[in-house]
Amino acid sequence: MSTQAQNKDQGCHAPDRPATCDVCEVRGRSICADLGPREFAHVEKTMARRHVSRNKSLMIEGEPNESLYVVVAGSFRLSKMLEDGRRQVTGFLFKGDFAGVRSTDASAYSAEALEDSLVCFFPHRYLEEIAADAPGVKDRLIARGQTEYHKAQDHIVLLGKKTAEERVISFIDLIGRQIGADDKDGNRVVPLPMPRQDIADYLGLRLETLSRTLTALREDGRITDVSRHSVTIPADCVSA
Amino acid sequence: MSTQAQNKDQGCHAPDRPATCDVCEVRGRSICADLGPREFAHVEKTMARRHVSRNKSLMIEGEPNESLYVVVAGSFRLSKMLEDGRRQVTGFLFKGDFAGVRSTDASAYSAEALEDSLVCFFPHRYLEEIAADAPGVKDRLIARGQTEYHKAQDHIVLLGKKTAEERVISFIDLIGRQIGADDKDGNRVVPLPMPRQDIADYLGLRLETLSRTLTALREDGRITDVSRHSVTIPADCVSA
DNA sequence: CGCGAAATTGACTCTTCTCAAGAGGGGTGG
DNA sequence: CCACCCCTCTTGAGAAGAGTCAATTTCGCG
Repeated sequence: MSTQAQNKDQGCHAPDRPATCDVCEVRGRSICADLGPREFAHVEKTMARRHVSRNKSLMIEGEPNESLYVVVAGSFRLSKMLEDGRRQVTGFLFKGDFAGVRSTDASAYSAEALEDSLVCFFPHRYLEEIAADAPGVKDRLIARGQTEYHKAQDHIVLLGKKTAEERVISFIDLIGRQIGADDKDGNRVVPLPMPRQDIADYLGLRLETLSRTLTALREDGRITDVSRHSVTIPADCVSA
Repeated sequence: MSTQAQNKDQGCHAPDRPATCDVCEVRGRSICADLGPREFAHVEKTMARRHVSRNKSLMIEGEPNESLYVVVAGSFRLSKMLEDGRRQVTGFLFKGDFAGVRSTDASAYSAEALEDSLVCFFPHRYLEEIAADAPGVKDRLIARGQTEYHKAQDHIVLLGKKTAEERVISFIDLIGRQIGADDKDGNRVVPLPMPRQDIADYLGLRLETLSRTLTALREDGRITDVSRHSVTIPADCVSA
């Protein structure tokens, strides 16, 4: 059995009743930010949380999806498959990111956890009720949808026009902006929660090419401390 | 002066007062489909039409955009530039398609007319009023945004994983589904309103490679009647 | 009919892919 | 606690697909 073909429910713990929104790390970055006290009470009633273990699926390409998911902790890989098994990684989700903006009969992509993760989920049938009370919610979904679309267009430019080296640099920069942290000397430490194969499949490169390019960038001094789970961009190479 | 750096207003005729919505070809495919008679009257008051001549810009990457545009007639090329002048075509718009879903300070891409074209435009400040009366409008914007996002993901798969030949076949098929017409023998005639360079820039190929690939496909009999402005997919090669 | 832009074709180069072998690292069990 | 094993990543050598530069042909338009 292929590791791709895992049941959606394996590794997905039973939904938790939270009562934890008060301390939610992504509250304010999520649709919740638009809610007044009354609407928020509604959300707390209809929302639930779910743990997703590493390598388990939150959504599967082609299968129905009824919920909007918000990543509370951890990270996910979004991917699409060609009939012959070639896989394209179309994006990564980190804290505060959404998936499943609209209810669909066939999800356009799969979402798999890169590490043990935690999501909030809002069934769309309830989301509609929430949106009726809080019109800002739909605006936020539109805005987020546009942001995702623009990210996808940047990805298209990367794949269509950039060289291997440019792709790798762009990728490190992109991830660095999302989950990187600057150390005391101004170097940017960029965690890479995904394996090399995922990065290669995101960049449209073979993993050997990715590996060679990382080595070349390290030898040029444009990145340092290249390890399995992170790289560092030296202070003098960090872009604004 | 580069042909890219055209003023947005050159070639954009003064807005017309329409009173033509009754006979609008794309009514029913557009946001208008959600409107009741009262809301529709509102739309007719706040909406206007604009002609855009071939090669003139409807939107320019990096410049503010205040309107939602709906293509009524003609077609557009969406593109993004890299700093060094490399251009990636991110999509094409045909009758009924949208651009500028959200008001932005800096448009993420440029939109240029492939032929003399006609658009409706809805300033976002009025759109907000319309949406207040017709809640379906925002749902439609969300849905359309998702559709665009999914199209972008298909484009990402094309650029990241497909060979030159697969890209060209996918492109012809894609355009064929949107604006192709089947002749009496079941052959699909696919118009190509854009020049080869635009197709190449969409597919992430050099135009010489595109040209060679088209020739090879013609010699294989997988396409016929390859001309400047159209190709034909023989009935036995038309996919469902 | 002829001009000029667009498209095709040709010869050669180079980046990236492919296939293969080797090194590194993390986790488990003895 | 150390050793071993497996999985991931890196490195190497050769092949192939697409890119580059240049010449030629075709087509649309005046």
